[in-house]
Amino acid sequence: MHKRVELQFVSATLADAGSIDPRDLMIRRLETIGAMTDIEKRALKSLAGIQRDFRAYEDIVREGEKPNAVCLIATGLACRYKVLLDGERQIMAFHVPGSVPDTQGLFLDRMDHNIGTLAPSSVLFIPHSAMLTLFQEHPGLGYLFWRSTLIEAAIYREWMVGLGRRNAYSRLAHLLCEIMMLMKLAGLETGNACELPLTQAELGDATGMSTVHVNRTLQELRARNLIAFKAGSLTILDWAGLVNAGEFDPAYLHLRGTGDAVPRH
Amino acid sequence: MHKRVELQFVSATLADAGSIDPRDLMIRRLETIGAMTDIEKRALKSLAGIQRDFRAYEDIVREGEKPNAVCLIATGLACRYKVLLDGERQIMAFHVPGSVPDTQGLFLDRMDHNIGTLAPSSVLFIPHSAMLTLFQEHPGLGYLFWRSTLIEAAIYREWMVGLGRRNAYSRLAHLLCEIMMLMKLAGLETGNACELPLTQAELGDATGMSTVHVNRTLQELRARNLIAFKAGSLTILDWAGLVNAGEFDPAYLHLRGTGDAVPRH
DNA sequence: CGCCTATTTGATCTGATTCAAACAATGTGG
DNA sequence: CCACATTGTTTGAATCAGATCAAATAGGCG
Repeated sequence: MHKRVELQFVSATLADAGSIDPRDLMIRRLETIGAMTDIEKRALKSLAGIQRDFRAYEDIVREGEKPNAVCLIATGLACRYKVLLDGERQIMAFHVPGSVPDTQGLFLDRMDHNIGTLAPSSVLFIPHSAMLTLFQEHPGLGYLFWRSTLIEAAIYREWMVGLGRRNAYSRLAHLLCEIMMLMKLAGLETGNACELPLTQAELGDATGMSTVHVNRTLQELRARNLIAFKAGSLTILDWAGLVNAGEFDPAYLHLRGTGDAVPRH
Repeated sequence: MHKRVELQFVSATLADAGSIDPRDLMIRRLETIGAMTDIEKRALKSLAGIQRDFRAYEDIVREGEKPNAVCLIATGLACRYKVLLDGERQIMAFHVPGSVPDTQGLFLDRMDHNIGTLAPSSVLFIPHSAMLTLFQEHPGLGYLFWRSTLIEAAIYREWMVGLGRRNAYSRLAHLLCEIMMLMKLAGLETGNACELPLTQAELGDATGMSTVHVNRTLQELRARNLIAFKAGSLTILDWAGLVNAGEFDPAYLHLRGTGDAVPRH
C-alpha cells in the first residue's frame, strides 16, 4: 500500500518523546515528507525557543490570538478545533510529537481556530522571526514547510470527504487508519499498537458523530476483529480489513518515496 | 462585518471575465489577501502560459496526474472534488476567475483529487518552472502564494465544521454566504446577486447532502426571504438573515484589512 | 470507599436519505 | 415549429442512519 519510511529512533509512548530533543522529532517528521541536506538539518537543530508544559485540555493557541511564535509539539497530544455557538465542537486535526501545528501563524495574523492539548504535553515555542530567517537562509526548508502545510490541507480534504460522504463506520475506520499511520511515522507505534488517549466523545468531535454512536460503531469494529481500543491505547488487529472498511488510501498523505518530491534549487 | 475591498474593475458575469487578462484577475485576487509592490505586480503580469478552453464538466487536472503547470481560471467556474468507490462525490472547493486552484501541484507531485469545470471555462496554464523562478526572484510573492494556500486550508477547515457539526439549513446558508463573498471579491457580484451556474445536485455534493434535501432546504431559505436562486443565478435578499442562519463569520477568509498581514523582508 | 468521568445499553425520535413519479425547462433534429 | 429527448426541479411517501434522552455500569483515583 505504501513504502515504509525508515525509522531512526523509536519512542514508544507520547510522553517518552520527552527524552528526545523536540527538534529531532521535527526533523524526523519533515524527513517523512521530503529530503533535507545535512546543513538544513543542522539549521533546524539549532533553532532556539522556549519550552512550556501544558496539562491535558489546555489551549496552546486560541482563536482570535495573534501568535508570534510557532509551536512544536515535544510530547503529548494536541488537536485543532473550533466551537460553534451552541457548544458543538469540531476537531479538525490531531497533532503528535514532532509536528508544528501552526505554521500558518507565520502568514495569517489571527488564529481562526484553537489548538489545545488532549493529554499532558510539552511544547517548544520558536519565534516567527527565527523561522522567517531560517527560510531566507535555507529556501529549501521554506519549500519543505510549505509542502508540509499543503499536506495538512490534503488531510483536511480527505476529512471533508469522510464528513460529507462516508457513513459512520467507514469514517471511523478511516480515521483510525490515518492515526496509526501518523503514529508509525512519528515512531510511536509498536506492532500496530499505539497510545491514544482519546475519549469516545473526542472521536465523535473529530468524526462529526455523537458519543453514543461512536461507542456503537467502535463495538462493530471490535466485533469484526479489526481493532482493539481501550484504556487509552489503540491496536489494529486487521490492517487490511480496516483499510478496506475505511477505503483508506494513504496517497493523500504524500509521503516520501510514493512518487512525490520537493523541488530544490 | 468586514472591510470592503476596493474594486478596480468589474466584470459582471463569469464569461465576461474573458475580456480581461487573466493575470489581472489573479493580481486582483492576490491583492484581496495581501499587499504587493508594483514590481511584483509587473512580474506577475509578465508570466507566460498557454490558454485552453474547456467545456462544462471537463476535468482540468485529474487525480493521480503529475501536473507540470499551475492553472489559473480565466473565465467560467471550476471545482475541486473527489469521487468514492460507490460513486458518491464530494466537492471540496469552488474556484472563480482569478484563482489558481493547484498551487499545491508545485510541491506535491501527484494530484490526490480532481479539478474540473462546472461551466464552460478558459484556463491559463503557467509552467511550474516559471512560478518557481518567480518565487526565487520575488520572495514576497512566494510568501503571498503560501498565504493563499493557507487561506484555502482555512476554508477547508470551515467546511469541515459545517459538514461535521452544522445542520443542512445552516450549512447551505453558510456556503451561499461564502460564495457571494468570493464573487464580490472577484468583482462578479452586482447588488448582492451573481451568476452561479450550479445545479442542486452540485450544491448537494458540496454540502454533503442529497439533491432532494438541497431542494427542500433551498425552499426554506426562499420562504424566509433570505435568497433567490434560479436559472443559474443567486441573489441574497437578506444578507444579515443569511449570515445569521449560517453563523457566517468571514474572519476565516483572512482578507486584507481585517487584522491580517503578510510579513515582508 | 466515594466521587467523577467514561463507557455501555436500551428506547425513542428525527433529520435526512431513498425511492418513485410528476413537472418544468431547455435543447435537438426532422 | 413541433415532437421528443434530456436534464434539472419539485413533491410525496416510506425508510433509515444516526441523534437524543435516560439510566445503568465500569473504571480510575484521591
